[in-house]
Amino acid sequence: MRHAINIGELARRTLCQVETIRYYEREGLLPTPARSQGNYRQYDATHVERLSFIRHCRSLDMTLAEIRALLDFRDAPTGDCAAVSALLDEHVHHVADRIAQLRELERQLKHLRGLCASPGQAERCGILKEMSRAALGEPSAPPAGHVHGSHGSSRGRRARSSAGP
Amino acid sequence: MRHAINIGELARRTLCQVETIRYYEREGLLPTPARSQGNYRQYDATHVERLSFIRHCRSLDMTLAEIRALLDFRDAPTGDCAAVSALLDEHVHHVADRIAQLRELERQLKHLRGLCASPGQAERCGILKEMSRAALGEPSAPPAGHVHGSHGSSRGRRARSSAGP
DNA sequence: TAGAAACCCTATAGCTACTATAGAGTCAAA
DNA sequence: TTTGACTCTATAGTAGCTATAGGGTTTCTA
Repeated sequence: MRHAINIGELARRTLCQVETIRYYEREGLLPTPARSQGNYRQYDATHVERLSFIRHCRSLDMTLAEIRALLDFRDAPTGDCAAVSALLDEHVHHVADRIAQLRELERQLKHLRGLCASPGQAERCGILKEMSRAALGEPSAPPAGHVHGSHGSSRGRRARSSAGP
Repeated sequence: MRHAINIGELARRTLCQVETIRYYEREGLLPTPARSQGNYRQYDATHVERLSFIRHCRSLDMTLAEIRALLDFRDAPTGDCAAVSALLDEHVHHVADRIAQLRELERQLKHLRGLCASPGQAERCGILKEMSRAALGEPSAPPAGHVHGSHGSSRGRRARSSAGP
């Protein structure tokens, strides 16, 4: 194999964690690579490209299942790519839905925040009062849909730690 | 205990799953309730209110850690509620961040979608081509911050199954 | 040539906020 | 009495990683 690289180098080139690469392999997104005499994984340019593609899809917030579907289309280039467009359409739809949900959330949170303009004792706190009241009033329907909430997605905070200049 | 209710009734009144109630108890958000002779959990109005508060916070996309903090303030009403406002401020900030991220995401996805106006063969698909190209070009930085992506948050789809009219 | 540092391996457990299952016990009505 | 609805505990699963333990390999330096 020409220009074989180890997993660490692949990680550096794709700005992806080593553990994540092994995880993708287990999940079948990356093919099982050749091994060196010492049992090290050996990658080449095709792996760099494929993993970059995967990470790019992830940066567009696609699930691994969606990415798997896209990779299948790439791997079978004779197929009709209408499904690719459909997949993207659906994903765009999910994102738009989530934006609408978060906007409404933002509105509610700002209203709530306005109830405690001057900090005082917690027992008189308008925020806590309103949250208790509102809780008992409406049955608190959490947002539906497949778009995440306002937490998590910590990818990118530490995921860059393996990348040096 | 007056008007003691079982876990199923508490679930119905708060539109919360039974398993979720037990989970909140394990996590320390709900106090360990009294037990009947048959070892059934016995709840009263205070539990209904507290759980409703928790669910309302969850519907505002707060994490359990944030909710725990709010509950601590409620439970210690002599404290200063400035921290409550601060918590809310931070949460609003996270939500706003996530909205901005998703908007950018939406823009990119729509651009990508536009590359395959007419469905053809996957090997000529402009979407797949562009994604490979873009992947190798920029190092695919995933969105940072603590707001979730466009998937998940399936709460609300099946969470209502215990709720009757 | 020895040893240390840097790298790699597998396997397993942890994270969030639940959800689902197994296998058993309790309670009320027919 | 027996059926059915309800409840109990304990455990495992979900997504997409991340972290750890406990080892082996390769490379650099003294």
